[in-house]
Amino acid sequence: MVSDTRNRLLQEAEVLIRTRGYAAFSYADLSERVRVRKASVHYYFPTKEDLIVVLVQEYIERFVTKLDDITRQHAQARDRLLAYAQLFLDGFEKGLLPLCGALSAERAALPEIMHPTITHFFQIHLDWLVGVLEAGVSAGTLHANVVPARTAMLLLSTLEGGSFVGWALQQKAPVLAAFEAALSTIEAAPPKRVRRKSAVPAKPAATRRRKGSPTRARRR
Amino acid sequence: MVSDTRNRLLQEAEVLIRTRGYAAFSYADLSERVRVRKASVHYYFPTKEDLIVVLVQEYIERFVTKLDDITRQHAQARDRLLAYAQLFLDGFEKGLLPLCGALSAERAALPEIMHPTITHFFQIHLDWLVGVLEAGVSAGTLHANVVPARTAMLLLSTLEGGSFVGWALQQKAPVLAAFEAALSTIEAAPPKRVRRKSAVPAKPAATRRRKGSPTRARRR
DNA sequence: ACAAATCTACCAACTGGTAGGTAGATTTAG
DNA sequence: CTAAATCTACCTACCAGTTGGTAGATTTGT
Repeated sequence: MVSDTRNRLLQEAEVLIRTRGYAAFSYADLSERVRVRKASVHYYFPTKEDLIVVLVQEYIERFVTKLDDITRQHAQARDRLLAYAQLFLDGFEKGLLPLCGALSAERAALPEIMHPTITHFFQIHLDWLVGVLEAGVSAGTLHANVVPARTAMLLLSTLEGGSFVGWALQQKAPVLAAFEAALSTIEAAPPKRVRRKSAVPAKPAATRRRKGSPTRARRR
Repeated sequence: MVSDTRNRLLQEAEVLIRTRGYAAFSYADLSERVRVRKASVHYYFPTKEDLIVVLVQEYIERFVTKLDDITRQHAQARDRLLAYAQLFLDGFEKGLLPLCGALSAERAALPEIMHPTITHFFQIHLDWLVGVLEAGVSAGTLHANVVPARTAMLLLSTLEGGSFVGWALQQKAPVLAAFEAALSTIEAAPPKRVRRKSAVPAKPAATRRRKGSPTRARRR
């Protein structure tokens, strides 16, 4: 078994990038956190550019694997999308911004070779979402009038944006709130919706026809 | 007639922050762009912290004015929201990320006194949106079942997120695409074609409604 | 023994920041 | 009115600390 220094460096660097940003962390920070000397960081990643290139490269590989897992483990579009959203929430609850968003924010301060990588990263998100949405429409679990390309953009944007808004407000509500609102607009009428515990409705709020009207999706 | 150096410094600093980020620009960069010596930058803004505090402070003031203008110039919720979205698009077309989003991304690398300011900045967005949405619901131009707080979050998130996605992909489509998709789900059905999509939120269903009776009655 | 991993000890360039000077406009005092 | 004093808006020349990065010695594991 060899040293795990390289992995710990990548791990800590990822945390730093996803909290402070690429420009705002130094090899000195990194060496301090991993408790090796600065020169040892250069041993694994000769330049800072090397570091971020490898970091993002490996991150994307892991991310693609996660997307594959989701596709394999969930059959319904809704479940896949919720699992996808959970990826963002997982990061958020660890106090981390989405890597792709963090990189996008700093785009102009990043080494230029990163630019196509960032584009590619977002495209992976969008392509996967489009695939899920198309499958959902075909299967009839999503509204027939959902336009996959546009909806993929909406879902990705709400999660990215929600992460930044939640990060600024220091509360996690925005991350999923926006996404769920978006999701609810694209679902075909469900046979029955899982209800969450509502806030003790003293009066029967039943006078309001709940969830009824959207059921009549037209023309399926 | 006095020197406009101070304003030019603020202006260039804003561009730098909204493209590269706070950590990634230096007084040397700024002095070069404005073509004064570094010491002159310190003359107006003794420390970098002073600079960003003043910059964001003044930005927020201008931003609030813009929101007021929109409220005054547009009566319909839809028009107000489109004008609001246009603010993001205007920045985007100048190659600038939303300031609030850029600051959020770097939150941990910013002087701590900025943290409440950033929160406040986002709250201004949300409060204004909630006001517009409530008015729209009361006036009947928005779906009666729109939950202003949640929808405000959705709209803000899509614009922030759309800006970052568009920035990464270097195309403006995402900025408005996501927002328009969100907007279309909250508009009241036009008199003729009833094409109601579900906008029913999953969570809070209970505490709605009697807020509507006073406001909603006043339909003029 | 030897290669991988880590170290000490540097470096030039850059960072935010300071000290002190100066030309010219503006205010004040005789 | 005018001369002294003050102020504004810059400047040159520094500074200590940090940045990413390098050379080369030493330790470690097999």
